[in-house]
Amino acid sequence: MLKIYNTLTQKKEDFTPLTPGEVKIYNCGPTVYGFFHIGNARNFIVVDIIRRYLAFKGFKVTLVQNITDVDDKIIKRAREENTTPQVISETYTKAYFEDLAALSVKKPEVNPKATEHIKEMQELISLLIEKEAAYASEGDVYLDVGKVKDYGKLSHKNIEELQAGARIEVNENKHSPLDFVLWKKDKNEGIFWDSPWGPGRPGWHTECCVMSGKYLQHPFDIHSGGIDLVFPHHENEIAQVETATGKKLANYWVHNGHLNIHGEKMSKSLNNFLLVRDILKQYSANVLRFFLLSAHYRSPLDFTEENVANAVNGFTELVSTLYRIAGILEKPLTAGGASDSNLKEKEKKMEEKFSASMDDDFNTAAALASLFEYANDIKKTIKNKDWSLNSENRGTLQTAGEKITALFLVLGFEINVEKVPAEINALASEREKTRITKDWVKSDELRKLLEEKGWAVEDTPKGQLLIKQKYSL
RNA sequence: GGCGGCAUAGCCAAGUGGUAAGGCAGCGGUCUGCAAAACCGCUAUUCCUCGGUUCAAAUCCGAGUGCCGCCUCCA
Repeated sequence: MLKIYNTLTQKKEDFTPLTPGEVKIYNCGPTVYGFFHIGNARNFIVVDIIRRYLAFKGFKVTLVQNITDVDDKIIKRAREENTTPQVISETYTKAYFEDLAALSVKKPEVNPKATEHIKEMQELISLLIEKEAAYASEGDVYLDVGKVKDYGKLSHKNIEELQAGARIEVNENKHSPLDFVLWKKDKNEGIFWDSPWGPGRPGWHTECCVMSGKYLQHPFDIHSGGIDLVFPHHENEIAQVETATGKKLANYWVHNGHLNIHGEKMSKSLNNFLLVRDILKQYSANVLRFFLLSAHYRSPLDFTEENVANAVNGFTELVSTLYRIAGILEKPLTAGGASDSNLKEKEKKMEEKFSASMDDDFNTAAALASLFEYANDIKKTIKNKDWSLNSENRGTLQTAGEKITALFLVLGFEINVEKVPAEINALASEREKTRITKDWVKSDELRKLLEEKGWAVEDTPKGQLLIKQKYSL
């Protein structure tokens, strides 16, 4: 039984979808005012894992991830670059899709844009006004938080405390400092729409309400996002939708922890942002993903050179097992020898542990451990003197490789074990000859040359094995 | 000030009542012409501190300390 930690109840709960066999997920996507950084990537990858695992379990998954293409930050950026908000949002929407693809994140089923849902947003706002839960004030429209039932239930705050802790609001259009804006009056920012309350643009929060309702219907199963979105963004989504429709917004609220850099939160002022585009020049998508999955998604995770190097080594270890298997499978079959049923049992155990781990609130760190244990079982088996490559063992070994590859894919690792190129094979055979004539100098030269070309060569009782190196994973 | 979270070996990290997974790094060994490869073994009597509950606690309760997040845009 899959369990998911729900921010709303602060408990791990059994996951039961509203429609058997189907899961509907809404994840808060990017505001397209710049390239996204690895902290954003953590969220996208966490959601990618969730949807991949749910699909692996047999659910039909629909993921909606919005694109916020009208926003203060976009307008600001446009001013700075002396261009229009539209140019900025188009540029970075394109970049967003490119970066997602580069990270091997599966494309969401729907990527709705805020600017394409203005009419629906206005309808929602009108409905809230009709219900006297919202009010127009000097061209702005605000939600009256005092009219919202259970405001604060997601972030576990209460209105009195919020009011006590609220900073001084300079905005005199609001009745209460906690009220939040649904519609912003146009201030000549180059992007606006006509509305019953005058020209303006939507405030934050409203777009997600409209788009999740349009593509998934309220209520839907899982709403996700970064931990920092709990308040006020998700709280305010709940406030709008549940007040307007009387329906629950979503059943499970999933929030991932932040990615820090050297123990600090990433921020522009500290200038410690790492853009996905830049980091991918240094580390592969797989390595980056392995690093992110090495901790539970709700824990904070620290990006340091040491920690990422750790991930590089660990991931290499796993992948090299696949190369080892592929290399062995290339060898000629031997007749006879004992069959190995032990490995099949280990395989079953590994699959059980993998699923049990993932079922426990997507515990990827524990799931990876099951793969490591199994990889060790395989290597141990191959190494065993009594083990031979007879046809039965060959089949078991091949299946073992396929299992790992399949579970890799569930975690989003897209590994294609590369066939040893002809050039490399030629060098390896040449080296084999030098070894027969015991020309160790030449032999070591060839080994070095192979390493320079990205292939480690290993001498085993069964002949040379070629293993691809980490820097080219 | 309010709310929430976290504290497990040199590092990363799982584990929420039954006697400390896994990875990285390190050390010793086997194999090997050699090997940074592979394999075998070792590396936390103990889970921030102090109390309490229990036959039994890293796990539950209380107090304390430290770190972090949110309360304002933020994945």
